Amino acid sequence: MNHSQLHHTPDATHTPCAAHEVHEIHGTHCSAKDKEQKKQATRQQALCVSHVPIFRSLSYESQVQIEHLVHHKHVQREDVILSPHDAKGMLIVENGQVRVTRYTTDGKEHLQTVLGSGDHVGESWLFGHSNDDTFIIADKSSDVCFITAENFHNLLVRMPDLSFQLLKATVYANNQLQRQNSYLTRTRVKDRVMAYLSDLSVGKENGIIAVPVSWKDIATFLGTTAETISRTISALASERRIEKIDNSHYRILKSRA
Amino acid sequence: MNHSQLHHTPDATHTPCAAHEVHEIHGTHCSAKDKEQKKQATRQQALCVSHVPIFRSLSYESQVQIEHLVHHKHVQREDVILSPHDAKGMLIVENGQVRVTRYTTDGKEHLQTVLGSGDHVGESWLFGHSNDDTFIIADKSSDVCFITAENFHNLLVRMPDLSFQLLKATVYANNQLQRQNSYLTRTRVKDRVMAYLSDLSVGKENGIIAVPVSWKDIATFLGTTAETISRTISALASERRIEKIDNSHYRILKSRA
DNA sequence: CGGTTTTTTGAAGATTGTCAACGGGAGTGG
DNA sequence: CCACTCCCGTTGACAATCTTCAAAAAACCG
Repeated sequence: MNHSQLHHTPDATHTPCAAHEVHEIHGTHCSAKDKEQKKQATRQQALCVSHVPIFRSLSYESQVQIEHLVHHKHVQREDVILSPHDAKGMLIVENGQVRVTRYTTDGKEHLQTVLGSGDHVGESWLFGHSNDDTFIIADKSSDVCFITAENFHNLLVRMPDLSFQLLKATVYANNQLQRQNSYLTRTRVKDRVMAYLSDLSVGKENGIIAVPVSWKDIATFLGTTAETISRTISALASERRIEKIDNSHYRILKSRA
Repeated sequence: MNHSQLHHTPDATHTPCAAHEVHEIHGTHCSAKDKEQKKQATRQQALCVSHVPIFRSLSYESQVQIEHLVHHKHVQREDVILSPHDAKGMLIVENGQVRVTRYTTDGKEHLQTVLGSGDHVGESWLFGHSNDDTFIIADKSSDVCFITAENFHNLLVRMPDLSFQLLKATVYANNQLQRQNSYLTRTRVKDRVMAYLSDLSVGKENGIIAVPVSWKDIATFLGTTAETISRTISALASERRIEKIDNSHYRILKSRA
């Protein structure tokens, strides 16, 4: 089953949009401003693949070659982009935002990750793994492109540097998953939430974080419920471990728990 | 923070030891018999790297080249092979078994994964990620080898096929993590355990599984405690969802929960 | 066999999920 | 601008689940 979530390569040397945000639910994605710049660039070059970190370092010829294999698609909010057992391949978010979810047998939606511009998902489908339970759904109006497993696999074999770039991205995704695991293996929800918030705050000098998605989504991400998240946040606030700024911003007061 | 767990490439075309076991805590590793064969092979060729799936498809010359960069080490049970902030690089298990663990701030050991022959860990360290909390400890008397990040990185750049092989392995590892996440995000421990056991049983025609490690380790893997695992297993047995064969073998009666 | 570790079991208390109700904010349409 | 709806977050109460601590039983290892 399943697939992989991908994000910006964390240590790419010259990605225009900063990518050192630490593992959020989000694949770290670019600021609105960056997106604007990219959008304009697209219009000029007409190369969607140039947005994508793993392709950016390839030669222009290679990029043109890849562009020919790509299927573009514009999707609206809540459109189902991919269902289990659909055609296999890799999905790339040109711009916008999509959610990768899994439905449990009791019908609940479990958020796996949210992808932003330049993020991609489906590496594992390139290697023959099947998708039994993963849906990809547009979070907002977005442009996405799709490369079939077969085509992409051929690319990988023919373009060594692409393997390296994709490896880098996959290793990064791996880190994110590892990190999520480190939250989830804590038995206390309070510990999970605190660890999650602490990680969100690394690199922000004032310790202020913007909560990226709804409580409900964070809840499924952390293996609990929205109500428990709500209560836990209150508890953390009254323990002076975090401080509420407004509805979506918090300051993290003690990183180490 | 972290590293990556690696396993056999799942769909390698000609790995001598079958590798389609689905994600256990273990990296899928070879049977004792296979290990024996490998051991002998080593003695003859003196090439440790030939054991390792990601190196096996490379030319003999490449393998010799790699072998020169490798540091070998024999370790006893409970030896600490690597601590946080040690030299970075990739660790490969030639034969034996090692455990990758993380220590929480309250001093508890959290098992991340168990690696068997041919498995490797540390891809993320090759890309500059630091290791703040991961220990690698010998589970039994083992032979391991180590390649420094710098050396390995050079290899990757010089040997395109190696990137592809490592990508394959990393994507597979990614799947394992994804899978572990899918267990952990269930709120009920019973669901986590059942999903875990079900996955262990896929591919076994009789549904009989061998529990790979102690309850305690499975407990930390699934974000709970040994006592709860014990009780949960009993409950599942009395619900006729699993059946105890002996102390380390169970038959899974209903895969779908 | 003796010593050590792991598993099982019990009981108590804490944590968490569930169900239900309420309030506020965003968006819609009049 | 207001009424309305819908969704999300909050809060309360209760039941279920889980952790913890302790102790006994079983399995493991040399």
